[in-house]
Amino acid sequence: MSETRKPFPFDEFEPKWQARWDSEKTFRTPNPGEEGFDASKPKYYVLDMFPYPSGAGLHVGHPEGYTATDIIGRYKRMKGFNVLHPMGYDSFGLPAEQYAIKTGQHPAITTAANIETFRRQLKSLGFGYDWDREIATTDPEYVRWTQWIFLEIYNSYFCEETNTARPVSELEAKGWSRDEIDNVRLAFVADTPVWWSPDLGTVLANEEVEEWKSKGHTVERRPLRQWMLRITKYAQRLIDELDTLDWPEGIKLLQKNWIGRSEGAEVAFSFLPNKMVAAEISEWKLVNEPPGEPDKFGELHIDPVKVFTTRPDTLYGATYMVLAPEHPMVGFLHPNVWPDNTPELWKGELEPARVSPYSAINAYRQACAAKSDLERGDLNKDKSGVFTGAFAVNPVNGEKIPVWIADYVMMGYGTGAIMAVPAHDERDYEFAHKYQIKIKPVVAPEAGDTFMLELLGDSQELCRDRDALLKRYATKPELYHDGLLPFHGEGIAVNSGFLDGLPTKEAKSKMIGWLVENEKGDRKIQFKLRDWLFSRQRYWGEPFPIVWKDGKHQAISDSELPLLAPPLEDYKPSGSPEPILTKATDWVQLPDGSIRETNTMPQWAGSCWYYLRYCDPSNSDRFISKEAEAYWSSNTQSSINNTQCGMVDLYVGGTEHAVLHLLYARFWHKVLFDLGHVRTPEPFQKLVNQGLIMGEDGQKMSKSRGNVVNPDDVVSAYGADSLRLYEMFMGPLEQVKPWQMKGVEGVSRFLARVWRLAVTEEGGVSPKIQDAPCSDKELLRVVSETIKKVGEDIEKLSFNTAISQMMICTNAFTQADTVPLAEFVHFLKVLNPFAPHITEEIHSRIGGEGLLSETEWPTYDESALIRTECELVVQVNGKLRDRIWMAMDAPEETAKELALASPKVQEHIDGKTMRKIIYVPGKILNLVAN
RNA sequence: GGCGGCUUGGCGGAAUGGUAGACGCGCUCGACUCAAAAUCGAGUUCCAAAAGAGUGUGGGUUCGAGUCCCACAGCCGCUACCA
Repeated sequence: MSETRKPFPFDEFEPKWQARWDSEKTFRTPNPGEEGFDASKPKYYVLDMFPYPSGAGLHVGHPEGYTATDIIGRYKRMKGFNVLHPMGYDSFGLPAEQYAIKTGQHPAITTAANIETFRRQLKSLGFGYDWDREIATTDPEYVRWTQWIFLEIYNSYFCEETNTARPVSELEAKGWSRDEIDNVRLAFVADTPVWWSPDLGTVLANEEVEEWKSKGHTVERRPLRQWMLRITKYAQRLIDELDTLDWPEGIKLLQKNWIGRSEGAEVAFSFLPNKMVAAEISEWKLVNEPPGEPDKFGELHIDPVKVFTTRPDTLYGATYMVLAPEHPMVGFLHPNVWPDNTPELWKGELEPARVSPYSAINAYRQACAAKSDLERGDLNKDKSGVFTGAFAVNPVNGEKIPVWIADYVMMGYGTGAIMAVPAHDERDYEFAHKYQIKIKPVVAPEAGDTFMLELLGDSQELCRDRDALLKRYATKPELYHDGLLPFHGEGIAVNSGFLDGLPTKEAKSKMIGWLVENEKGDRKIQFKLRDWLFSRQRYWGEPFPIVWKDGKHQAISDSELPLLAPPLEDYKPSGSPEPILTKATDWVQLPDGSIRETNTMPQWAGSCWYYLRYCDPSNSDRFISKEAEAYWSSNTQSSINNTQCGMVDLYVGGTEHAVLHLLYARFWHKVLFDLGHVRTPEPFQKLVNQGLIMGEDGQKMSKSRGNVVNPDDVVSAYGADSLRLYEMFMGPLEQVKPWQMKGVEGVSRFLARVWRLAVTEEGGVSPKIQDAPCSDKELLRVVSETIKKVGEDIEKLSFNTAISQMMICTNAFTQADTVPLAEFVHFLKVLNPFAPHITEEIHSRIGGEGLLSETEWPTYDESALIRTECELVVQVNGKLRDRIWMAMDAPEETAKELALASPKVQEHIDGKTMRKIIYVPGKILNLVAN
């Protein structure tokens, strides 16, 4: 390939300016108390989601968000803010460790090399970061404070009275025992079913499972002892405080749905005592671990099982009960011959064949255990389950209802048991339909529903005659397919005893009242959010600052931090769930007989608080000094209310972190807030998600499709400024948009036009640039307009329209006979945040002194914007008929006269009567006639 | 299935309820050149043009709707038996 001639010598001046910004620390931001700190400046904290430094280097998605924040940061600096705009690396992670296993290189070495590449690439794009604040989550000094924060969490409990975290030392003072305290810590150990990958040698978070499976790794479910963080205690606050954040509504909703609050009731169902004969008892014992012995009469009394429901008003319609296959109570239940006290209701309705033998129950449980959640989900069209033979009692009406186990009920949500109301729940309906279980409508939709009207007959039948209803229903199975059943909406309670006639809302609260009164249940708020599985078994993560002594965990002292993982020869997973660090026997075993915790923290740990560390990155006494925390938390503006909520003014990153990272970071921040370490209740006031950049073919960029654009290639062909400008010109920041190499050429041409305005072929100053006052009013107006609009557009993050305005301005300069120097410099300043290199270069070539990056944002004269004449659009009945030049502030009478004088207008109003005239000065005159 | 987003020329995209298509790409023509590239200038929603039509579809509100309201369709993303 021949050397292509470059329209301007970006390859020479871009590295030059980058070197200068670097050596002069142009974008260094002093902290309070440091040299150069100006307390009169307001702070502005603009943050990027820091990258995981993969071996592949930057992709074009990175510079999209990074350029946006860089423009904001540079603009705010020019507007007189003390701008914090840092960058770092989320450098722990499984891929680095996998790579280490493959190559035999220590992950620290490969990670350092990757960071080196990222830093070079970031610098080649001219981002104005304060490089003195650069951090990596793997730095020992960073690890130290990650571990310190973990210990703060470990040493806290959640106080229900104050709804905040508090130190466990308070409980010690109250005389709580060691075990009692361990039960309430925000960081605790639990046996829990987790995703375990034998060949990766670690457990995986739910959301990681798919990814690693697709790479060919095996993943299985097994119960393991794990560290958990009690994020569920913060569920309500994590929902409520979203309201004060300037986040996209969609992201707020995603978080709300993830946390998944539902209101309802917990209802206790007791079981019929079953009599067992000796033979049954021994058979039952073979397959279960009985919690107790049947009494001397052979009766086993089973504790009541609680279910959660959002529809307590449908309790009368609960015709069976389902336990999750993993439900601990399943082991307590046992199929039986008919209980002696089988109510008349059930006699003859259940065939003996439908009563499952023990073996069937266990086979079913084992089959479910082998299935992953995903597989269960895939099969969700075909419900399955087995009848246990046991019966529970519907607490509200005393009816005996059969107890089934089925995998459509999940152990992980609610109590792992449900009351099934087939008439008003699709899943229950489907199941009941398949297994011929009774369906009993108890909610009538509002008037107008054909099914219900039909069932109601003379409008009273349903309530009085249940059997008639059921018979009638049995003859009409097609009603389900008509979408009439199950009816899961709100309506009027029927066939429900004391609830009859009440609308759903009132029925709910009346039923809850009844449950409370009769001690059968209680109001309950249930969340989908589960406690955060916080431990991993791999090597490349922060070790827990915990040791075990006599079977109890305890924190190591702060002075021992950072606790670093020892070097290992071999990170290869053993295939057993033992953490890799277990291999470092010397490290694990302490002289006093205690042993170190060998789990490590997940990658999220480091990213949970990095925005805090940026504020005071080299502090060795605290994770962030009080002063730095106070200053960088100040003055955040909320557009929603006047209370300041978040610390970071603007946070830009991809939607992939909409839930996990952003939820985890909010959780840690709130704990730190409760403990008095930070003063804002939230970390990120304003959040913006950049849209995905697709390949030129409109598909997601991927190696296998071969449509990946490497930013390095774009920089070498067109320069960093062109890449920056193009990524901002593609379209709205938040939108998904396809890459077009032709578009890069377009913005490159624009920059070349700017270049040629001021610089001659030989490199001298163009004679067109004249250091004289601007006599061209129209040109002055365009420049002023540009200063105004670009500033406004930057504030709105509407970069594409800002660039378009600068193109208009450039075209105006090009067309003008001379370019007044002062106006041109204004233009350069406006363009500078977008294309910092070329503007610095031109500025210095035309004799500008100092760095353009350090100048102030230009101002403009309002009067220059005022237009005296305008083109008034004349419409007849809303359709454009003519345009008339006239004075901007002409009175309606004048406008009307001029309009009526137009032949084009006359043509359309001829013979019609004028009904109305709408006049918007400077814009439009609409003549309504007929 | 649920939730969210999107739908405007050949393409990326502009439009406080007030001239639809700014700006850019592409294309056409012209200038410069021996020639090409680059550059500069003119043009470019559709229809040969006048008239007219036109922002996914169908309704509505309004003097006036891409924009607001109702219904529907298509595409994209997330989530998924959450009781």
